[in-house]
Amino acid sequence: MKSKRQEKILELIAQYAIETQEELLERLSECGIPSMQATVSRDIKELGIIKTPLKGSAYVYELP
Amino acid sequence: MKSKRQEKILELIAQYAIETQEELLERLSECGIPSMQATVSRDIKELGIIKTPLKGSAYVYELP
DNA sequence: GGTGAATAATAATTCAAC
DNA sequence: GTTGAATTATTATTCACC
Repeated sequence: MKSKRQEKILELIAQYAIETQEELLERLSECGIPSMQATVSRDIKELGIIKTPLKGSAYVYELP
Repeated sequence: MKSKRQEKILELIAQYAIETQEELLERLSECGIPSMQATVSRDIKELGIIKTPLKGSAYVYELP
């Protein structure tokens, strides 16, 4: 179910420093919401989630 | 030169709806600042530039 | 309209060189 | 420290299907 998954995605990126969609997939799976990379990519686009470069280190997904 | 290129990158993303790093490379080249994709990727990270999903349509690079 | 599987497109990193 | 060339990793899209 889309809305439930997207809700959880927002929770997860708020809670953890998620660096890739693969990592997000793992978290979702742990929450009992298995999904595919393509789906998560679409969700990210729909939710307006961005991948922000952190100073010097890595990238994290977050809301603007 | 790095600082000049990064300055121009900020100008370009403010002025145009740039959707990919390739597109940014073309713009830079037109401005007399030829560069490589790897370099632009590093600049984007350093400058904290993000790729924002626009509602329904494409993605654009911009400052947070 | 929503999804999975596969693919294409895009972007980040590595490595060598300067 | 900076860059180009190449590679790898990551992400967006396409296509078939439901």
